[in-house]
Amino acid sequence: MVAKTMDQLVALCKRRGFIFQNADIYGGLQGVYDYGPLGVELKNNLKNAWWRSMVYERDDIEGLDAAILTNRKVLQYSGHEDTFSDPMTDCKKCKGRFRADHIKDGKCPNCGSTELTEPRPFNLMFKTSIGPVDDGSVFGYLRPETAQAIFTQFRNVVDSTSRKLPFGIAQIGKSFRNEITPRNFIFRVREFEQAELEYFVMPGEDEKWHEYWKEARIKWWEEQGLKRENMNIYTTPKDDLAHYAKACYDIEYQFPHGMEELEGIANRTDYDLGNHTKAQEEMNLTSHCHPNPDSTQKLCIMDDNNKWVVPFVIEPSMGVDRGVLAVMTEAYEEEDLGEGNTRVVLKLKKHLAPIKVAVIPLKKNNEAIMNKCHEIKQNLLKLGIGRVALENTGNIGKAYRRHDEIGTPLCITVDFETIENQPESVTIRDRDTMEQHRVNVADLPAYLREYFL
RNA sequence: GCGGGUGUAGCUCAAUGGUAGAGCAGAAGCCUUCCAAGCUUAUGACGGGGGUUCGAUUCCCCUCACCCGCUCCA
Repeated sequence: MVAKTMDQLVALCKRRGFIFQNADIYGGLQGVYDYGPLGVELKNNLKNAWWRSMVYERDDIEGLDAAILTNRKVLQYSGHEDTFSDPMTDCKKCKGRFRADHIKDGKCPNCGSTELTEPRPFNLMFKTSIGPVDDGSVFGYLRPETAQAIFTQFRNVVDSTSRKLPFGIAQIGKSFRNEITPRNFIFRVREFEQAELEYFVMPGEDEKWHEYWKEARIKWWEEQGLKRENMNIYTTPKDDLAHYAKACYDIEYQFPHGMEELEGIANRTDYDLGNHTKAQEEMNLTSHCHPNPDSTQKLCIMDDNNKWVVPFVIEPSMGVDRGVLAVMTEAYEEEDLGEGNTRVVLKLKKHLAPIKVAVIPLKKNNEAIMNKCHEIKQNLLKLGIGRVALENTGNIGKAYRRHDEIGTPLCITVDFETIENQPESVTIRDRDTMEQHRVNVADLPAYLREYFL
């Protein structure tokens, strides 16, 4: 097997319609990509798998779909305005902070020390003016993480669902960061999608749950096809933690460009709920909250002893685009079939495959075969197993190769036997083994239901 | 943001200071065709802008995008 590279994946994504560069015809837009016909299916499948495991298969998690446009105050009190501004360098000696482009010769402008931190990227948030007059007086942000609305809607969710600790709120959606260096295809981009769970727990039980979610999330990624040996759990050192976190695990994956973060699982403590809470002094908050005269709510919940507590929160936060890249990386294989003949096959888990079944005519200019293909396709669609495609690009071998490349698990071929013999039968070919066997058309629904559901 | 590199059809690769060639893919059609590379036909490109020049894909400048390093953390 040939080593897989980012270039191979990028080429496949473009060739087959998974992912395109945004505004391609105008030269592109840095760090922005669009999902094509197959990409949107794959991404939806991955998101659905996440949603299903979080919201449907558990009894302790609710869903949410909040707005992208964000009230400035939310991001003031969350701490993002303070920590997401211009690229800054800190002087370790005099504790001064300066814009990185104002530092000359690597010396602190204040005390001359050379003990400076690396420049940190700030101003990561996209500002946007709200309302008809663009004079800069009224503005909001595109959210830099989906999490904040989960915190600000905390009371509304609790009140409408009668929740007790521990419980979680899950959300999938777009976030925006003005990254200084978008790089590595869809790995680091300016517009990206997150799937975030905020899991609220009793203070003191946070570390136990942090471990729990680390293990749960590793298991989930394995179910998406990632091999454990290609993952690494990175424990963020204390001084590298984000401003809101007490501890953080990263689930890293062996991407083509290196071992990098796929998902972060942070212990955000009571920092966020605390910061958005009014009358914080009454809440006995232990994290470093700022005074908040603007909030109208105490973001807390009653414990078993009828005492108000501000929950701690464990946050598994997954990059959806990174997930797409990871499962594609894992699935991509080039098989040597001998005599210079290679086969590119995307061995995606079947629940992730963009197209579940391809119905292929052995000979496309035979009307009886084509009619039967259409009929079978329409019948299979009713099963609700996902997208069923009618493939009519003539040559049967090419059709198989095409669907190998895009990860279609099963190909159903209608041949002369199908239309000439009774009972009607077709061949079913398996993507990974390339083996095929005959199945009666009447048995197809049961066969596929068994296979996919 | 800094340093280095790249940019010719969808992909891979040619050629040229004077009308940009091919293979593959894609489209239409032929063939009772089960694992790419059989036949026919049509289609398709010099990333964008400016300059030098009679004339620029080629030389110069700017810009955009991508790749590699510093960077990052979904």
